[in-house]
Amino acid sequence: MKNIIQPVKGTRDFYPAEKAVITWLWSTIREVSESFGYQEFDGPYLESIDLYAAKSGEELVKEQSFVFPDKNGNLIALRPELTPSLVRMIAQKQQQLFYPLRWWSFGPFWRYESPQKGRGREFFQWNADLIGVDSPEADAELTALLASLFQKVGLGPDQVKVFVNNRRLMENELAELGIPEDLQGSVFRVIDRRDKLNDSDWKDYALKMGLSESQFSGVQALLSADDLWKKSPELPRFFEAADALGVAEYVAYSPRVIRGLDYYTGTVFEAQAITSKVRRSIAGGGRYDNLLADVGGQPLSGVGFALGDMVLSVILDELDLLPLNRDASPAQVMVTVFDEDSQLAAYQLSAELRKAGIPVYTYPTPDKLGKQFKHADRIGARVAVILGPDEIREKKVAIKDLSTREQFTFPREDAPKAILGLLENGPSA
RNA sequence: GCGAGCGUAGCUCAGUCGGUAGAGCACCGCACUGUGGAUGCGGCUGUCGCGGGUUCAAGUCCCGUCGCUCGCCCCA
Repeated sequence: MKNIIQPVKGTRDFYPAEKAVITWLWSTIREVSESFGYQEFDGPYLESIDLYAAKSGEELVKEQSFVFPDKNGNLIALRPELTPSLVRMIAQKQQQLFYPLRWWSFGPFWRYESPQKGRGREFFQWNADLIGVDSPEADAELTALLASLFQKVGLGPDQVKVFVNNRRLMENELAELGIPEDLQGSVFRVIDRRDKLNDSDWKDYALKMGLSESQFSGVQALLSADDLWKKSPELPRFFEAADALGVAEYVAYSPRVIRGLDYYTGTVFEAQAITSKVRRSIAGGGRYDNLLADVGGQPLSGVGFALGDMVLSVILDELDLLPLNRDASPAQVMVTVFDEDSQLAAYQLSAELRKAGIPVYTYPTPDKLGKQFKHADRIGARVAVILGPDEIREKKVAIKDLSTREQFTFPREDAPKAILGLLENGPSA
């Protein structure tokens, strides 16, 4: 036990119960994405470090990426985010693709950070992007897509919210306060920290970043201006569209949302749990106008978001919204093995049932029936099939409903139909 | 990178003032040789994270180290 090599820090082992959760999440995401007409795509997990040097935040590349040299000495990164790969893929075929693109992806990402609740070094992300439409309505569609996942997994608008803001709006407001353009980035960081520091620490931080007293109180006022969105040419249209898309309950304006990544240029949004103890954001996204041009493509506007699996899982777990029976066998039918002589007959019957389209778990050894039934309970089977000497002699099989403990005998050829009947009627898993 | 807490049976944990290691659950067996979730009885399980030190004696105290967890930072 002590000699087992430790797993790599920040990685997770997906035992069947955990794998079932990620598979469920993936397929739910697929359903929601496809319901909006988005196509699945993926990029490579390995990328040249140069791809990220171009535009991702400094910190993300320098501090938080897994980087190693290949045999030629080129620096390769395990992808810490998807957007640069997406942009590269589009730029490579920019003339061949037809727009708008509605693409989604789900896959692993790596960041070298210290693991804690809701954060690891290897995690999954859902990415969705709408490329080639520059409108508040397109922004609203992305938040609607995000909200639809929340709806689908059982998270209501009283539990999660998508907070929305607009960078251009904020830039204008800061300019009106007399804050020079080269200070805006710093002020965005000040805003980003509002909820993390207490009042006086926050003020100290703001002044240290170069704000004057009057500019500081101006920023302070901005952050409680809950109807600031009305001054934006885009946000009123955004909220009307969100309303039309049926997700008005899920979206809310927040002047405090600003997003860390440098490449956002317009509307930005961030999904947060309202009730959870975990204050980390579930998903974040926004509009980027310059990414394609930055990598040498024609200018093309896009909007997208990323959602991490770890924070979402924590929240779903807290609210008891993860799928049940995560550890059950995918087969709901278990064929017992009565004794050594009839073992192969049990195998044969199993094969017949599978041919009829029924997933079957065959008990591996001729143990006492009691033990086999107990095992059937443990693997989550709902039906047990018994083929003993009596049944074999009469060309019958006994079929037992494990939840009601009722048992019936059927002619062998009727067994598949009888089992399917039981599975249909019984309580759903 | 910084700070705090925790490492004892497969799991969750107890272990007093330093005195030779415990409980519940799980598992196995029996009661019960063609029938499971209950009950009773019996059984199995330990590098007390690792290394050093103090001591007649260390799970317990000290030092170091590794690991995990939770925060800070940053972000999904």
